[in-house]
Amino acid sequence: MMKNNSHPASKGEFKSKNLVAERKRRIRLKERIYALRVLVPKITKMSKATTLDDAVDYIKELQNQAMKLQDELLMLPYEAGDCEGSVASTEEEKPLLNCKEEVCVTLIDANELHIKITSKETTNGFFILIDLLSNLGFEIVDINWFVFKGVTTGMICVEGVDAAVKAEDLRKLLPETIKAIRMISVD
Amino acid sequence: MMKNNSHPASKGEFKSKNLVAERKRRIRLKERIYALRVLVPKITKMSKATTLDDAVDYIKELQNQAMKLQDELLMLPYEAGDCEGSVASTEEEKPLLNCKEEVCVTLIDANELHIKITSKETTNGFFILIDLLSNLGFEIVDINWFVFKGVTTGMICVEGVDAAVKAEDLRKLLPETIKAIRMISVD
DNA sequence: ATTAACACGTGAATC
DNA sequence: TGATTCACGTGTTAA
Repeated sequence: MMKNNSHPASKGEFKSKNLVAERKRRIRLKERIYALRVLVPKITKMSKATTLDDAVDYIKELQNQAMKLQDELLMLPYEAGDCEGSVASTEEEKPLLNCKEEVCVTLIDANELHIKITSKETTNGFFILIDLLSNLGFEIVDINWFVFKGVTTGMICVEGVDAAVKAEDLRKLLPETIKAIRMISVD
Repeated sequence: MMKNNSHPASKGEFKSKNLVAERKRRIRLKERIYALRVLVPKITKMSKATTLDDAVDYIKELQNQAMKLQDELLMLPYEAGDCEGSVASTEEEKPLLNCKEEVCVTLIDANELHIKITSKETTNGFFILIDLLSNLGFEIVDINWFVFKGVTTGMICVEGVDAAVKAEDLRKLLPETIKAIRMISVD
Protein backbone atom coordinates (compact mmCIF):
# COMPACT_ATOMS: atom_id res chain seq x y z
CA MET A 1 0.00 0.00 0.00
CA MET A 2 1.28 3.36 -0.95
CA LYS A 3 -1.84 5.46 -1.01
CA ASN A 4 -2.03 9.15 -1.61
CA ASN A 5 0.67 11.08 0.08
CA SER A 6 1.67 13.85 -2.27
CA HIS A 7 -1.39 14.57 -4.29
CA PRO A 8 -3.28 17.65 -3.18
CA ALA A 9 -0.35 19.94 -2.75
CA SER A 10 3.02 18.94 -3.95
CA LYS A 11 4.68 21.64 -1.93
CA GLY A 12 2.73 21.62 1.32
CA GLU A 13 -0.03 24.19 0.92
CA PHE A 14 -3.52 23.20 1.99
CA LYS A 15 -6.72 25.16 1.86
CA SER A 16 -8.61 23.63 4.74
CA LYS A 17 -7.81 24.39 8.31
CA ASN A 18 -9.49 21.30 9.67
CA LEU A 19 -7.23 19.04 7.70
CA VAL A 20 -5.29 17.70 10.65
CA ALA A 21 -8.40 17.47 12.73
CA GLU A 22 -10.02 15.38 10.06
CA ARG A 23 -6.97 13.17 9.91
CA LYS A 24 -7.22 12.63 13.63
CA ARG A 25 -10.89 11.84 13.33
CA ARG A 26 -10.27 9.25 10.65
CA ILE A 27 -7.55 7.65 12.71
CA ARG A 28 -9.85 7.54 15.68
CA LEU A 29 -12.62 5.89 13.74
CA LYS A 30 -10.26 3.37 12.25
CA GLU A 31 -8.88 2.45 15.60
CA ARG A 32 -12.35 1.82 16.98
CA ILE A 33 -13.00 -0.50 14.10
CA TYR A 34 -9.80 -2.32 14.91
CA ALA A 35 -10.83 -2.55 18.54
CA LEU A 36 -14.08 -4.16 17.49
CA ARG A 37 -12.19 -6.56 15.26
CA VAL A 38 -10.10 -7.65 18.21
CA LEU A 39 -13.14 -8.17 20.39
CA VAL A 40 -15.36 -9.97 17.93
CA PRO A 41 -14.33 -13.59 17.45
CA LYS A 42 -15.98 -14.19 14.10
CA ILE A 43 -14.62 -11.89 11.43
CA THR A 44 -15.90 -12.84 8.00
CA LYS A 45 -13.95 -10.25 6.07
CA MET A 46 -11.34 -7.66 6.80
CA SER A 47 -13.48 -4.72 5.87
CA LYS A 48 -15.03 -1.94 7.84
CA ALA A 49 -18.62 -2.65 6.98
CA THR A 50 -18.40 -6.39 7.54
CA THR A 51 -16.54 -5.82 10.76
CA LEU A 52 -19.42 -3.72 11.96
CA ASP A 53 -21.80 -6.39 10.74
CA ASP A 54 -19.98 -9.03 12.68
CA ALA A 55 -19.96 -6.81 15.74
CA VAL A 56 -23.71 -6.36 15.49
CA ASP A 57 -24.28 -10.09 15.16
CA TYR A 58 -21.92 -10.78 18.00
CA ILE A 59 -23.66 -8.39 20.34
CA LYS A 60 -26.99 -9.98 19.55
CA GLU A 61 -25.51 -13.38 20.15
CA LEU A 62 -24.03 -12.31 23.48
CA GLN A 63 -27.30 -10.80 24.56
CA ASN A 64 -29.18 -13.98 23.77
CA GLN A 65 -26.59 -16.05 25.52
CA ALA A 66 -26.70 -13.89 28.61
CA MET A 67 -30.46 -14.15 28.71
CA LYS A 68 -30.34 -17.89 28.34
CA LEU A 69 -27.74 -18.34 31.04
CA GLN A 70 -29.64 -16.11 33.37
CA ASP A 71 -32.79 -18.11 32.81
CA GLU A 72 -30.93 -21.31 33.53
CA LEU A 73 -29.64 -19.89 36.77
CA LEU A 74 -33.14 -18.83 37.68
CA MET A 75 -34.23 -22.43 37.31
CA LEU A 76 -31.96 -23.42 40.16
CA PRO A 77 -33.38 -23.80 43.65
CA TYR A 78 -32.10 -20.33 44.28
CA GLU A 79 -29.51 -18.25 42.68
CA ALA A 80 -27.03 -15.47 43.26
CA GLY A 81 -28.22 -13.15 40.56
CA ASP A 82 -30.07 -10.61 42.61
CA CYS A 83 -27.81 -10.67 45.61
CA GLU A 84 -26.10 -7.58 44.27
CA GLY A 85 -27.08 -4.88 46.68
CA SER A 86 -25.78 -7.08 49.42
CA VAL A 87 -27.11 -5.81 52.68
CA ALA A 88 -24.64 -3.42 54.15
CA SER A 89 -24.66 -5.23 57.45
CA THR A 90 -25.46 -2.24 59.70
CA GLU A 91 -23.62 -3.71 62.62
CA GLU A 92 -24.62 -2.20 65.91
CA GLU A 93 -24.86 -3.88 69.26
CA LYS A 94 -28.09 -5.80 69.39
CA PRO A 95 -30.42 -5.54 72.38
CA LEU A 96 -32.62 -8.44 73.17
CA LEU A 97 -36.03 -8.72 71.70
CA ASN A 98 -37.59 -5.84 73.58
CA CYS A 99 -36.47 -3.40 70.96
CA LYS A 100 -38.43 -1.77 68.22
CA GLU A 101 -39.59 -5.08 66.89
CA GLU A 102 -43.22 -5.47 66.22
CA VAL A 103 -44.61 -8.94 66.55
CA CYS A 104 -48.16 -9.88 65.75
CA VAL A 105 -49.31 -13.32 66.81
CA THR A 106 -52.39 -14.78 65.24
CA LEU A 107 -54.03 -17.87 66.61
CA ILE A 108 -55.30 -19.78 63.63
CA ASP A 109 -56.72 -22.73 65.48
CA ALA A 110 -55.99 -24.83 68.51
CA ASN A 111 -52.76 -26.11 67.03
CA GLU A 112 -51.61 -23.42 64.65
CA LEU A 113 -50.04 -20.04 65.18
CA HIS A 114 -49.02 -17.32 62.75
CA ILE A 115 -46.37 -14.82 63.76
CA LYS A 116 -45.68 -11.71 61.77
CA ILE A 117 -42.63 -9.58 62.41
CA THR A 118 -41.45 -6.23 61.19
CA SER A 119 -38.37 -4.73 62.69
CA LYS A 120 -35.63 -2.24 62.11
CA GLU A 121 -33.20 -4.52 63.82
CA THR A 122 -31.55 -7.20 61.82
CA THR A 123 -31.46 -10.78 62.85
CA ASN A 124 -30.52 -11.08 66.47
CA GLY A 125 -34.14 -11.27 67.47
CA PHE A 126 -34.65 -14.06 65.04
CA PHE A 127 -32.61 -16.51 67.05
CA ILE A 128 -34.30 -15.52 70.26
CA LEU A 129 -37.71 -15.94 68.76
CA ILE A 130 -36.87 -19.27 67.20
CA ASP A 131 -35.40 -20.42 70.48
CA LEU A 132 -38.59 -19.50 72.26
CA LEU A 133 -40.72 -21.31 69.75
CA SER A 134 -38.53 -24.36 70.07
CA ASN A 135 -38.71 -24.35 73.82
CA LEU A 136 -42.46 -24.01 73.64
CA GLY A 137 -42.59 -27.21 71.67
CA PHE A 138 -43.68 -25.74 68.39
CA GLU A 139 -42.78 -27.10 65.02
CA ILE A 140 -41.98 -24.87 62.11
CA VAL A 141 -44.36 -25.26 59.23
CA ASP A 142 -43.60 -22.21 57.16
CA ILE A 143 -41.17 -19.34 57.36
CA ASN A 144 -40.69 -16.40 55.08
CA TRP A 145 -38.04 -14.03 56.32
CA PHE A 146 -35.85 -11.46 54.70
CA VAL A 147 -33.86 -8.37 55.51
CA PHE A 148 -33.99 -5.55 53.03
CA LYS A 149 -32.29 -2.20 53.55
CA GLY A 150 -32.00 -2.92 57.23
CA VAL A 151 -35.66 -3.68 57.72
CA THR A 152 -36.59 -7.17 58.70
CA THR A 153 -39.83 -8.70 57.57
CA GLY A 154 -40.83 -12.15 58.67
CA MET A 155 -43.72 -14.53 58.77
CA ILE A 156 -43.62 -17.75 60.75
CA CYS A 157 -46.25 -20.43 60.85
CA VAL A 158 -45.85 -22.91 63.69
CA GLU A 159 -47.75 -25.94 64.81
CA GLY A 160 -48.10 -27.42 68.27
CA VAL A 161 -50.63 -28.57 70.79
CA ASP A 162 -52.23 -25.95 72.98
CA ALA A 163 -51.23 -23.13 70.73
CA ALA A 164 -53.55 -20.77 72.56
CA VAL A 165 -51.85 -21.04 75.89
CA LYS A 166 -48.47 -21.02 74.25
CA ALA A 167 -49.39 -17.78 72.59
CA GLU A 168 -49.98 -16.32 76.02
CA ASP A 169 -46.64 -17.68 77.10
CA LEU A 170 -45.13 -15.85 74.21
CA ARG A 171 -46.78 -12.67 75.38
CA LYS A 172 -45.24 -13.10 78.81
CA LEU A 173 -41.83 -13.92 77.38
CA LEU A 174 -41.83 -10.99 75.01
CA PRO A 175 -43.77 -8.38 76.91
CA GLU A 176 -42.39 -5.35 75.11
CA THR A 177 -42.45 -6.96 71.76
CA ILE A 178 -45.78 -8.58 71.28
CA LYS A 179 -48.08 -5.97 69.88
CA ALA A 180 -51.13 -8.08 69.48
CA ILE A 181 -52.40 -11.57 69.86
CA ARG A 182 -55.37 -12.00 67.63
CA MET A 183 -57.84 -14.76 67.38
CA ILE A 184 -59.19 -16.05 64.17
CA SER A 185 -62.42 -17.90 64.55
CA VAL A 186 -62.47 -21.32 63.05
CA ASP A 187 -65.12 -23.92 63.28
CA MET B 1 -28.88 20.48 6.89
CA MET B 2 -28.29 21.06 3.24
CA LYS B 3 -24.97 19.43 2.67
CA ASN B 4 -23.27 19.23 -0.66
CA ASN B 5 -25.59 18.22 -3.41
CA SER B 6 -24.65 20.27 -6.42
CA HIS B 7 -21.07 21.10 -5.89
CA PRO B 8 -18.78 18.97 -8.00
CA ALA B 9 -20.72 19.12 -11.22
CA SER B 10 -23.62 21.45 -11.65
CA LYS B 11 -24.97 19.49 -14.56
CA GLY B 12 -24.34 15.88 -13.63
CA GLU B 13 -20.89 15.07 -14.92
CA PHE B 14 -18.54 13.35 -12.54
CA LYS B 15 -15.01 12.23 -13.05
CA SER B 16 -15.07 9.12 -10.94
CA LYS B 17 -16.86 6.00 -11.90
CA ASN B 18 -17.09 4.63 -8.38
CA LEU B 19 -19.05 7.60 -7.21
CA VAL B 20 -22.31 5.78 -6.65
CA ALA B 21 -20.52 2.79 -5.27
CA GLU B 22 -18.81 5.00 -2.77
CA ARG B 23 -22.12 6.53 -1.85
CA LYS B 24 -23.53 3.09 -1.20
CA ARG B 25 -20.54 2.20 0.86
CA ARG B 26 -20.90 5.28 3.01
CA ILE B 27 -24.56 4.58 3.53
CA ARG B 28 -23.77 1.01 4.47
CA LEU B 29 -21.21 2.09 7.01
CA LYS B 30 -23.53 4.64 8.49
CA GLU B 31 -26.32 2.13 8.85
CA ARG B 32 -24.07 -0.29 10.70
CA ILE B 33 -23.22 2.47 13.11
CA TYR B 34 -26.92 3.08 13.61
CA ALA B 35 -27.46 -0.62 14.19
CA LEU B 36 -24.83 -0.56 16.89
CA ARG B 37 -26.45 2.46 18.44
CA VAL B 38 -29.71 0.58 18.68
CA LEU B 39 -28.08 -2.45 20.23
CA VAL B 40 -25.87 -0.75 22.76
CA PRO B 41 -27.82 0.47 25.75
CA LYS B 42 -25.38 3.12 26.95
CA ILE B 43 -24.77 5.80 24.33
CA THR B 44 -22.71 8.62 25.73
CA LYS B 45 -22.78 10.81 22.65
CA MET B 46 -24.40 10.75 19.24
CA SER B 47 -21.20 10.52 17.29
CA LYS B 48 -19.64 7.75 15.27
CA ALA B 49 -16.48 7.41 17.27
CA THR B 50 -18.16 7.45 20.64
CA THR B 51 -20.78 5.02 19.42
CA LEU B 52 -18.02 2.61 18.51
CA ASP B 53 -16.44 3.28 21.87
CA ASP B 54 -19.65 2.43 23.64
CA ALA B 55 -20.02 -0.68 21.55
CA VAL B 56 -16.54 -1.81 22.52
CA ASP B 57 -17.26 -1.25 26.18
CA TYR B 58 -20.57 -3.00 25.92
CA ILE B 59 -19.09 -6.06 24.27
CA LYS B 60 -16.48 -6.30 26.98
CA GLU B 61 -19.18 -5.99 29.58
CA LEU B 62 -21.27 -8.69 27.96
CA GLN B 63 -18.28 -10.98 27.69
CA ASN B 64 -17.48 -10.59 31.36
CA GLN B 65 -21.06 -11.19 32.31
CA ALA B 66 -21.30 -14.29 30.17
CA MET B 67 -18.11 -15.68 31.63
CA LYS B 68 -19.34 -15.11 35.11
CA LEU B 69 -22.68 -16.74 34.49
CA GLN B 70 -21.07 -19.69 32.83
CA ASP B 71 -18.70 -20.15 35.72
CA GLU B 72 -21.62 -20.22 38.09
CA LEU B 73 -23.34 -22.85 36.02
CA LEU B 74 -20.19 -24.93 35.78
CA MET B 75 -20.09 -25.13 39.54
CA LEU B 76 -23.15 -27.31 39.55
CA PRO B 77 -21.93 -30.73 38.40
CA TYR B 78 -19.42 -30.42 41.20
CA GLU B 79 -22.16 -30.86 43.73
CA ALA B 80 -22.58 -34.59 44.10
CA GLY B 81 -18.93 -35.48 44.24
CA ASP B 82 -17.71 -34.59 47.65
CA CYS B 83 -19.82 -36.56 50.04
CA GLU B 84 -19.73 -40.00 48.50
CA GLY B 85 -16.48 -41.73 49.28
CA SER B 86 -16.28 -39.39 52.12
CA VAL B 87 -13.40 -39.24 54.49
CA ALA B 88 -14.17 -41.93 56.97
CA SER B 89 -12.46 -39.71 59.43
CA THR B 90 -12.70 -42.01 62.37
CA GLU B 91 -13.32 -39.97 65.39
CA GLU B 92 -15.79 -37.25 64.71
CA GLU B 93 -18.40 -36.07 67.07
CA LYS B 94 -21.63 -37.70 66.11
CA PRO B 95 -23.76 -35.72 63.73
CA LEU B 96 -26.38 -33.56 65.25
CA LEU B 97 -28.51 -33.80 62.21
CA ASN B 98 -28.11 -37.42 61.29
CA CYS B 99 -31.47 -37.85 59.70
CA LYS B 100 -32.23 -38.03 56.03
CA GLU B 101 -31.72 -34.35 55.60
CA GLU B 102 -29.76 -33.10 52.66
CA VAL B 103 -27.97 -29.85 53.14
CA CYS B 104 -26.09 -27.97 50.46
CA VAL B 105 -23.95 -25.07 51.58
CA THR B 106 -22.84 -22.49 49.07
CA LEU B 107 -20.18 -19.93 49.86
CA ILE B 108 -21.24 -16.78 48.10
CA ASP B 109 -18.40 -14.62 49.28
CA ALA B 110 -16.26 -14.10 52.33
CA ASN B 111 -19.22 -13.06 54.40
CA GLU B 112 -22.19 -14.76 52.86
CA LEU B 113 -23.46 -18.31 52.93
CA HIS B 114 -26.42 -19.96 51.27
CA ILE B 115 -27.84 -23.12 52.73
CA LYS B 116 -30.30 -25.28 50.89
CA ILE B 117 -32.21 -28.02 52.64
CA THR B 118 -34.48 -30.77 51.50
CA SER B 119 -35.62 -33.31 54.01
CA LYS B 120 -38.25 -35.87 54.77
CA GLU B 121 -38.08 -34.95 58.41
CA THR B 122 -40.20 -32.12 59.55
CA THR B 123 -38.90 -29.39 61.69
CA ASN B 124 -36.75 -30.85 64.37
CA GLY B 125 -33.65 -30.32 62.33
CA PHE B 126 -34.60 -26.74 61.76
CA PHE B 127 -34.03 -25.74 65.36
CA ILE B 128 -30.73 -27.56 65.43
CA LEU B 129 -29.56 -25.89 62.28
CA ILE B 130 -30.68 -22.46 63.40
CA ASP B 131 -28.98 -23.00 66.71
CA LEU B 132 -25.77 -23.92 64.96
CA LEU B 133 -25.92 -20.85 62.77
CA SER B 134 -26.55 -18.70 65.80
CA ASN B 135 -23.65 -20.19 67.70
CA LEU B 136 -21.41 -19.67 64.70
CA GLY B 137 -22.20 -15.97 64.83
CA PHE B 138 -24.19 -15.79 61.64
CA GLU B 139 -27.01 -13.42 61.04
CA ILE B 140 -30.09 -14.39 59.14
CA VAL B 141 -30.57 -12.42 55.98
CA ASP B 142 -33.13 -14.47 54.20
CA ILE B 143 -35.14 -17.59 54.93
CA ASN B 144 -37.64 -19.39 52.87
CA TRP B 145 -38.89 -22.53 54.52
CA PHE B 146 -41.98 -24.62 54.19
CA VAL B 147 -43.27 -28.09 54.84
CA PHE B 148 -45.47 -29.65 52.24
CA LYS B 149 -46.82 -33.18 52.45
CA GLY B 150 -44.18 -34.06 54.97
CA VAL B 151 -41.29 -32.82 52.87
CA THR B 152 -39.34 -29.88 54.13
CA THR B 153 -37.78 -27.42 51.71
CA GLY B 154 -35.69 -24.58 52.98
CA MET B 155 -33.31 -21.91 51.87
CA ILE B 156 -31.31 -19.87 54.31
CA CYS B 157 -29.04 -16.98 53.51
CA VAL B 158 -26.78 -15.98 56.36
CA GLU B 159 -24.13 -13.36 56.80
CA GLY B 160 -21.09 -13.33 59.02
CA VAL B 161 -17.37 -12.81 59.01
CA ASP B 162 -15.21 -15.75 57.99
CA ALA B 163 -18.05 -17.52 56.29
CA ALA B 164 -15.59 -19.86 54.62
CA VAL B 165 -14.17 -21.33 57.80
CA LYS B 166 -17.59 -21.37 59.36
CA ALA B 167 -18.81 -23.38 56.42
CA GLU B 168 -16.16 -25.95 57.25
CA ASP B 169 -17.28 -25.86 60.85
CA LEU B 170 -20.75 -26.64 59.62
CA ARG B 171 -19.38 -29.57 57.68
CA LYS B 172 -17.77 -30.92 60.84
CA LEU B 173 -20.87 -30.38 62.89
CA LEU B 174 -23.13 -31.97 60.33
CA PRO B 175 -20.89 -34.55 58.67
CA GLU B 176 -23.64 -36.89 57.60
CA THR B 177 -25.87 -34.13 56.50
CA ILE B 178 -23.79 -31.74 54.48
CA LYS B 179 -23.80 -32.97 50.93
CA ALA B 180 -21.69 -30.31 49.36
CA ILE B 181 -20.01 -27.03 50.05
CA ARG B 182 -19.76 -25.08 46.86
CA MET B 183 -17.85 -21.98 46.02
CA ILE B 184 -19.17 -19.23 43.86
CA SER B 185 -16.51 -16.94 42.55
CA VAL B 186 -17.07 -13.27 43.07
CA ASP B 187 -14.72 -10.38 42.77
C1' DA C 1 -14.72 32.86 15.84
C1' DT C 2 -13.29 28.31 16.99
C1' DT C 3 -14.08 23.61 16.91
C1' DA C 4 -15.92 19.01 16.22
C1' DA C 5 -18.47 15.97 13.40
C1' DC C 6 -20.19 14.75 8.72
C1' DA C 7 -20.79 13.81 3.95
C1' DC C 8 -18.90 14.31 -0.19
C1' DG C 9 -16.13 13.27 -4.56
C1' DT C 10 -11.83 11.51 -5.91
C1' DG C 11 -7.56 8.75 -6.83
C1' DA C 12 -5.20 4.79 -5.59
C1' DA C 13 -4.72 0.07 -4.04
C1' DT C 14 -6.50 -4.59 -3.62
C1' DC C 15 -8.83 -8.65 -5.22
C1' DT D 1 -9.95 -6.09 -16.25
C1' DG D 2 -14.25 -4.24 -13.29
C1' DA D 3 -15.73 -4.18 -8.73
C1' DT D 4 -14.69 -3.04 -3.73
C1' DT D 5 -12.42 -0.91 -0.28
C1' DC D 6 -9.79 2.56 1.49
C1' DA D 7 -7.67 7.21 2.71
C1' DC D 8 -7.56 11.75 1.58
C1' DG D 9 -8.70 16.88 1.43
C1' DT D 10 -12.50 19.81 1.36
C1' DG D 11 -16.99 22.33 2.21
C1' DT D 12 -20.69 22.62 5.38
C1' DT D 13 -23.24 22.61 9.46
C1' DA D 14 -24.14 22.93 14.45
C1' DA D 15 -22.63 23.76 19.16
